[in-house]
Amino acid sequence: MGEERDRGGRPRSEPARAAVLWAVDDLLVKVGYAAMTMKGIAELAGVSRMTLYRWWSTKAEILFEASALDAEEELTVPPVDDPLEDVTRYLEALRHFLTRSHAGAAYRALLGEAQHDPEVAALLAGRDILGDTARAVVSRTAPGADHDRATGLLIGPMFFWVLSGRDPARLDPAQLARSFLAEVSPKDTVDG
Amino acid sequence: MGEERDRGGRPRSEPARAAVLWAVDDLLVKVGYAAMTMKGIAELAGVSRMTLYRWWSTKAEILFEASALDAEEELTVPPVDDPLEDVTRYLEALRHFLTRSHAGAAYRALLGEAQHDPEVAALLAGRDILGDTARAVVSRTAPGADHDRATGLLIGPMFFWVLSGRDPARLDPAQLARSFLAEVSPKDTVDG
Amino acid sequence: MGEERDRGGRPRSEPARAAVLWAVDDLLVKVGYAAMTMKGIAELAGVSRMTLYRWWSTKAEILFEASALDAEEELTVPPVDDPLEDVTRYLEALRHFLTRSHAGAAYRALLGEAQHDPEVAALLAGRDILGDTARAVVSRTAPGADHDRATGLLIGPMFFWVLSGRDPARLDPAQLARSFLAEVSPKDTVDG
Amino acid sequence: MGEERDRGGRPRSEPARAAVLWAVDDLLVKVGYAAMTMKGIAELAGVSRMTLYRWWSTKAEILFEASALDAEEELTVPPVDDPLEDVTRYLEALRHFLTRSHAGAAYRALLGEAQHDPEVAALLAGRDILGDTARAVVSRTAPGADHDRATGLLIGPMFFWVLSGRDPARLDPAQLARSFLAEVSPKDTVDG
DNA sequence: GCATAATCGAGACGGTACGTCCCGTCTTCTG
DNA sequence: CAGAAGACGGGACGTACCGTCTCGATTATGC
Repeated sequence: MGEERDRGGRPRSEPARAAVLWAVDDLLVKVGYAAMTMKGIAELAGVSRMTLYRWWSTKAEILFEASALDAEEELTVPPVDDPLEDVTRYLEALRHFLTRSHAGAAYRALLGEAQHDPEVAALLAGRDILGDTARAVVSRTAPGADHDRATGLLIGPMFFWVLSGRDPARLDPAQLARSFLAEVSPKDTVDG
Repeated sequence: MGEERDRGGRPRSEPARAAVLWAVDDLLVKVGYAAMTMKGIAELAGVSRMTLYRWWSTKAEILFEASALDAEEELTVPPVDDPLEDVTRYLEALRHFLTRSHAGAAYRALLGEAQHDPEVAALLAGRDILGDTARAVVSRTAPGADHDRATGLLIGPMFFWVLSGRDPARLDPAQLARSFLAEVSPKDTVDG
Repeated sequence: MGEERDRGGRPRSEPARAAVLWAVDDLLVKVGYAAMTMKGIAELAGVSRMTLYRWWSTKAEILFEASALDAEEELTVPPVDDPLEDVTRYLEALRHFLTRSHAGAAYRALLGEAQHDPEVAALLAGRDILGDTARAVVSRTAPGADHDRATGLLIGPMFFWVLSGRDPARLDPAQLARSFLAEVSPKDTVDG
Repeated sequence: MGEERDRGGRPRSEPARAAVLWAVDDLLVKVGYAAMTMKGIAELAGVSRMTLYRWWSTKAEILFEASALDAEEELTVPPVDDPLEDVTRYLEALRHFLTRSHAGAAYRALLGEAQHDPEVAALLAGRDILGDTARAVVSRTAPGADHDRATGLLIGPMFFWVLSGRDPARLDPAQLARSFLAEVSPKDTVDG
């Protein structure tokens, strides 16, 4: 099995792990990513710095572990018969994720860091949360479309709008959903 | 006039200013944004740290001043009669900007920082380089379209693709241009 | 003839010089010698730093110029017929100078600095205020005594007591005066 | 016991402490007190600046810790039957201390600083090296005399002579010792 | 039950950037 | 040409966090 062989010794403290993940989420909201330090996380979690470094290399890793599950859950929408409804709900979930959720704030911080830190970029590349959840929607609503192109069209406008600091209220998920479906429907592909 | 009244004293050193802007660009390429420090910039520019802090607050400000002009120039494409050609050229310029140019690397770094630093976000909001250059293209190729929506559709897919760390080679500017034009052309609005 | 030949041009500003000397004295009392800076002196005097450096090298020089005259005056006691009275008055003046006067505070600061700064030591050596004023008293009250030895016996105890931070109230000038006179009187020299 | 309770954590590094004390002594001799900086001490000792600040507040504190023991030792003279010899030897030790020894240079620097820095003054007041060593001599050679007055007479002349920058060669310890003994002997107290 | 072994907390360590302050010099304009 | 204003390169300040390193204490397993 993939399990680590237990070679004796004191086992890892689960309370400590949980306290760290909670602390990192709390600090992200309260002081922001930049002001969040390994020292601060350790103190808030009531854990020694040594323990942090034993299990994680950087605050990015901790934050990723703390938010990835939540992110995946928040971006997974249950299938709906009506494609327009399906896509709209995904885009609404995406907007909420990027603008209101803790997990989304973590994702934005990490993606921001990834722009100038290759290690963080590799970390994010290892689990493509946006791509995976979008893929599910695309499979249901545009099964024949090119996945890369469809993913870009689905996520791109919303992603750009929010990440570039524009007002999310001026974006209409339903309208974006219609544009997306129009584009990925077979009849629209002029050069088919 | 808007000019600052010169109230005596030694005037600002233009060589020093130029050296700093050059150094910041050089360091971004050589060591990356994260490893770029005020100390490092000062030393490379042959300038005292005090001089840096006198004119700029953060490395983000310096980098923005050093790259904004270049960015604007790189993203400004001359008008072409054929709309498809016009849009395609803009998207090619955008791809080059985001993936290959110094100014684009600076922009990505700043936009990344803006995700968790409100001051950097405000700095970028003050001069909307992507929005402004896109607006010019939209005005020429889709004069009647809603500007916000059109901008999102034009820039979004490419922006998402690159910023999320995906392979830019798998993106076809010409195809994206066609999708954009199809969407913003009046006849395609299903709910007209 | 010792005068500087006036070679034309704007003459030195006497108001500026006075303002500097006043400022240095004021700062010594208000913030202490260590916290007194050339910058602070210039600002308080309403004078440019350039002007300070044009006429003085260090704050020690300014302080010396500002306090030497006062010091000499404070330590000069008028002759009195009774030697005991004469010496007592000098020691009282010395105690007041070292513990209560502005000029004395300046002297203590400069003498302190002289312990680890040869330039300040040279500055003080150039005008031996304590030695000169003591010499006058010694000449009147112990004309035949060895001047070096007499000066040490006259000033030493008080000087040590105050400079080493001891309580000046526990020192009796009259008693010290008696000890001094007993020592420097011919009959007491055992090894005559 | 007076011992600090060891509440866990890595213990203080004795090599680091020793290196700092050595460095501070070395720098005092080589560059002087004024040019001695916390940065310079740290670098010469091969120690981080943080470690300096963790255990000492100022260079004065370090210097005091580095020299107090030596000072006490240098100023402690073994009892001798002949009082004149006893006092003379103390004054010779004092002259050597103030003019030739490392510990004495440190003492002069600190006493100088104490003239304009209350914290250094308090530091010196906490351990009265000159007073304590003089007290021992006074107890042996003038048991009945007033200690304050005797201390001033014993140390004062030499102290003044050296601290005011006069030539120490012009001072004769044996003669000073005779003066001291004559003054503190009961028969000389006129006002008994 | 008792050694072995890995964990945990605490906290000192060398290192480095931070942003500020003052230094002494310079370069401009004004009187 | 003195003087003010103020920018300049230099460098120390004291602080903060980095990631590493001892410590003593704790808590499991395996002989």
